[in-house]
Amino acid sequence: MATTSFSKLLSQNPFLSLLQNARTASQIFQIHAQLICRALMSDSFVASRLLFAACELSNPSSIHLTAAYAELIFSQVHHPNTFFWNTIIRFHSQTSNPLRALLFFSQMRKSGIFTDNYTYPFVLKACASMPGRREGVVVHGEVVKRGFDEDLFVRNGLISMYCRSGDVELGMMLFDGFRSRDLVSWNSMIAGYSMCGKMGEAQKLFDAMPERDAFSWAILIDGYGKKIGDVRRARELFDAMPDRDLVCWNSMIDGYSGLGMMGPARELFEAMPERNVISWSILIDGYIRHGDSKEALNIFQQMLRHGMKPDKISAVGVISACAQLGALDQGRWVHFYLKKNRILFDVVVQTALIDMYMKCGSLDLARRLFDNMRERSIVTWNVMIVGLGANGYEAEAVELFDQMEKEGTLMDDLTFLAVLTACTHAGLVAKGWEIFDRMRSDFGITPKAEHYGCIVDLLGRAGRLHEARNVIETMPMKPTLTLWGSLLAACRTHRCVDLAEVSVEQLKNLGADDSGVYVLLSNIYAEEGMWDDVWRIRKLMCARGMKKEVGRSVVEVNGRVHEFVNGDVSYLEIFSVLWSLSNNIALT
DNA sequence: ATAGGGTTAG
Repeated sequence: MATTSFSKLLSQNPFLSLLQNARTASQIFQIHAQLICRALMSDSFVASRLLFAACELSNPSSIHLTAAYAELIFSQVHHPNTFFWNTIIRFHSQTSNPLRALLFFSQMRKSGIFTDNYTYPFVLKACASMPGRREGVVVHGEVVKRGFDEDLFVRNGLISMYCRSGDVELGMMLFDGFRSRDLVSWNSMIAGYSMCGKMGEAQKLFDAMPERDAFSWAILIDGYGKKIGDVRRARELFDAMPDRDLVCWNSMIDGYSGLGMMGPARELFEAMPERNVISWSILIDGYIRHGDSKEALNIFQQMLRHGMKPDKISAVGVISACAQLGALDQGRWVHFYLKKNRILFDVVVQTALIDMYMKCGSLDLARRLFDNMRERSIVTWNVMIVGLGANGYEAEAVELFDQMEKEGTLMDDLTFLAVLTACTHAGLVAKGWEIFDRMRSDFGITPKAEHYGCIVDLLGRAGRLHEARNVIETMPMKPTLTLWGSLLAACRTHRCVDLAEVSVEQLKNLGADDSGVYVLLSNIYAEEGMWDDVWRIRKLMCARGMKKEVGRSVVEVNGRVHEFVNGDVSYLEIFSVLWSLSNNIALT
């Protein structure tokens, strides 16, 4: 659309300038209503501007709302023009709904609407976020046929598409073939190399490029830090760069926290000039991933005190911290907070909540959420199966698995791990064996070492020790330490000294020096009254300087999380916990 | 073209 005709249209239709200045959803809704009243929605140009304005307003936490709204507008337009289609494709490709974007693209072509050089960059972006699918190549062919590959915007889209679908070399060929390049071309290429960990190539391009902006630095810092764990090099770049922006700080902090270096991560976090939700999420997530969920909750409280509003992604972090700590009160609070602030849940948030309720033993709350979900992912089902199994409802876990099969829901290796674990737990030997047996043939999923582990456990617990040993010895991959370990454990319950010794021998061959193995073996000897052997093992352990792991436990009372470490006991704290517990009981 | 999210036994 040429600018002259646009300004002409603008003067003809007062709604267009209103739309351009609209800053809130309600302004847009009002204009929309007026357009409908005056039967102006059939004008596809006006409708396009409406959609465009709505898309500009969309932010990550209200995307569902806008997506539904975008489709509503779409359904009201009689003859959408190219600009309208482009806008809706752009919207879906930018809001991580590539499938929908491609669907609209194919509809666009089917209805014979002309595609232009603005259509393709967004289509390519959608292709890029669905690696493994070959649509991108087809689109590439079309782009070349139409001569759009001369357009820098389209060309950069092609580079990025190939880099993201794992074909960096092809991206580089296109890049080399360019007569002209801009900063985005260079940055896309560097991002491509950095994404697959080829930091040498990325660095070479970075050194060769005529000018750099904050993107270029951020891509490199992120690549060194997170992709290859060279946090020192990342820090060198971070210190060297001229104008650090928020993204660079965040990338650097994430680099540290990815390696568990929470000290430096925290230091940078405290030192940064400004923080956004992402900075807080990175820190929270870092603490969770490295086993300090309690500190993660502290950071979350601080975040609230600083007046920073959590969004759905930081909420997921807090919810999983609560899950790990069994902090039901705080988990419920976050759930309530999200509802109150109308932060829309997506599948991930709901799944995290289900997991949290399961881990806190609130099966009914978990179940209610699950039943009301309009869309479930593989992970959602897995979380449910794991949770039911872990809470002693193994039959229900298996039932859910059967339901998945009936409905044709996609499954993955973890689904099988979850259901097999449930079978093991409940001693459902026949059912477990059947599922394991059909895994590859009926579901096309190759059993991994963990699945063999489950089966060994299943057989071992049922006392079928020789079958278990047979599974270990005939499995296609090298048996892991845990496999022999679980056989050893089974040997203890079923008092089979022969096989126990075989297992220990194998464990030693595999280089185990886990004190647990020896404790277990010495217990087996002790139970059989073989005291000489017991002492032999004890001496061996002392000689190697082994100790038992320190026990620790965590409990939440009145929203506070207390951690107790074995041997390092604060009686005052225990007392106060007991006191508040007894108060709670008295109240209810 | 750059930064943050959910599932694994005892």
